[in-house]
Amino acid sequence: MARILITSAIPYINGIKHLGNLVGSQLPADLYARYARARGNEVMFICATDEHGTPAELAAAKAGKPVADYCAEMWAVQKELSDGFRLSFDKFGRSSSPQNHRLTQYFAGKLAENGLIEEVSEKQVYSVADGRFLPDRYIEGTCPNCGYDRARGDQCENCTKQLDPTDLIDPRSAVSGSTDLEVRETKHLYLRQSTLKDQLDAWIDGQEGWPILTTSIAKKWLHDGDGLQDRGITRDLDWGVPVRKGDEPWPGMEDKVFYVWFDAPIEYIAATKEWADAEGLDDSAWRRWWRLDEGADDVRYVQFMGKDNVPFHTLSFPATIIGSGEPWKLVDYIKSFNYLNYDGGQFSTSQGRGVFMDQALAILPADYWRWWLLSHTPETSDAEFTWENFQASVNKDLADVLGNFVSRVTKFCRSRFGEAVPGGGAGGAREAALTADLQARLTAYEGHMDAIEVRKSAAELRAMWAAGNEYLQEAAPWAVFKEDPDQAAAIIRLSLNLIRLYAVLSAPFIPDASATMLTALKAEDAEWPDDVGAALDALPAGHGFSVPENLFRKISDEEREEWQARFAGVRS
RNA sequence: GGGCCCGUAGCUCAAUUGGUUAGAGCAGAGCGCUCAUAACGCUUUGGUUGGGGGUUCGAGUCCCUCCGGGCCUACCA
Repeated sequence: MARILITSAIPYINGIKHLGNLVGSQLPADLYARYARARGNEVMFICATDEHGTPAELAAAKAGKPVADYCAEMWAVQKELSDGFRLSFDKFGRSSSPQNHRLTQYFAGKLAENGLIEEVSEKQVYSVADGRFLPDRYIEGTCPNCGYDRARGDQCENCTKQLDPTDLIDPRSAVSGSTDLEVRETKHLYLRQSTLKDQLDAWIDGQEGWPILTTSIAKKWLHDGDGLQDRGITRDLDWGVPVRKGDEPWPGMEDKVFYVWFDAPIEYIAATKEWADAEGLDDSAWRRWWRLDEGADDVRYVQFMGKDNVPFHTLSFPATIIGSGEPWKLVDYIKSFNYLNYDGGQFSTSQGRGVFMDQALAILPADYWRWWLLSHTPETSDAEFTWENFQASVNKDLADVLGNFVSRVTKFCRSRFGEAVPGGGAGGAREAALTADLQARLTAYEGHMDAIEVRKSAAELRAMWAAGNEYLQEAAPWAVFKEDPDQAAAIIRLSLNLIRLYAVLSAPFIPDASATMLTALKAEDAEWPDDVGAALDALPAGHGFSVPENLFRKISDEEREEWQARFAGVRS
């Protein structure tokens, strides 16, 4: 039994996330959290919404609502969807929480005490009509290079040339279209990451077994050009964590907030405090997960994220932690993911291309999506969602291999022996071989899950399901029954126990179907098995059960074609 | 422009980090079974590992080069 702290990258508050976002961190994190709990570990699984920044302010304005109201509504929507996908967060927090405000200000104060904060005066584009400073990519104009008239201030999408906003010809605000722009002087706080470069480098070198994707991104930032650069941690916005030095005001920074990348990862910690506060627990309850001097020395901390988030988790957030000079818990293992593409292109939030979380749940239950997404997780390279592949996987793996196994066993038993585990007979060589095979597969499954090898875990689980069908075909209880009902009873008794075992082992992937199986079997014991032989003896002769409805229905060709057409274009 | 990643069977992916004859699932073909959601099982077809060159006793794996795809490049978050 160990203590495992798990965080998923926190999704941005703005809008409903698509399946690519889901499989890029939250879903595999949930798989691991469920597995870790099932193995008897003490788990703290944290996620939250990332609520600050310019896009949230603009989306709220567009919706005609105060930002705080808009974020509260969107948080509720995202929370409902995460529940719908059975994401088992211990806390789904909010980066705008008072807890995060205080903690972010606290860290900033510590960094300042340690001489790691510098005030830098810089020039930024200000839009008079919008009454706000504009990030580079919110300025549009004509590209001086290729003449494209919708080039953004950071880069021209047409010729891919990197730009400075002042390079643009006829620049205008992407928010309002106003050309009333001016360059204004503004003062910001910078985190002096460059002074922590060697410490960060040594820390990353000390990590064992991190994916290439993770370390190569970190190394690039550390060593490219002049090495790790200092970064601004404040912004001229209204919505965010007000800049304060711990509990003290920060002179000259009165109207500024911290920049999202600084406060968002701190929310991992703050959300754990949100959890403790909501549970009515005192501070030691969350600090024992995060403070090495207050009980977190035996915690293993695993982070899940998409590859775009790696620099913040390998460098920026560790810089905050290390720079504080206090014994806060650093991450032990980072699991990063590539992207999921949609039917030959990218998922697109702006174009509504692909399947979004709400739409997915409207057409099929969570387990169908969980199974496909997890068994196709983009671990080694980008993966691709196609409706043909989705239909084939769901129909074959879930309906035919697992669902049909449950169906054939329970219905055969009901018709020959009634709705109770039959007694009589005994296992022989075939049953011993099956048990040994499953024991070996269980060990492999656990190995892959421990290593967070998601696709390999799924393949091994499927192989265990398939082993049940192979066994049944060989044992042929329908034929044996005619000559030797006791022997057929022994085969079916084992098969019913196999269903219970599958329910337990499959729960991290398909929690709802697992629950249905356990309920049908009236099984009270859902403990993770140490010994397969013992686990296949859990339901004794005479134990009642009921035949469940089919666990999974099949996706028809007509449905597939309809969905393919419906989700190809603009979200309605 | 610079950096990194990827390219393996019709499709989705493996290959113990340089080690026998490159393996699974799906799809296809054949056979079997009849308990079950026309489900299940067995057998089987299918590869110049993107092209070319090199290092090595040995290369999918390392090096060079070309082709194709993707990501990042610090003010989106």
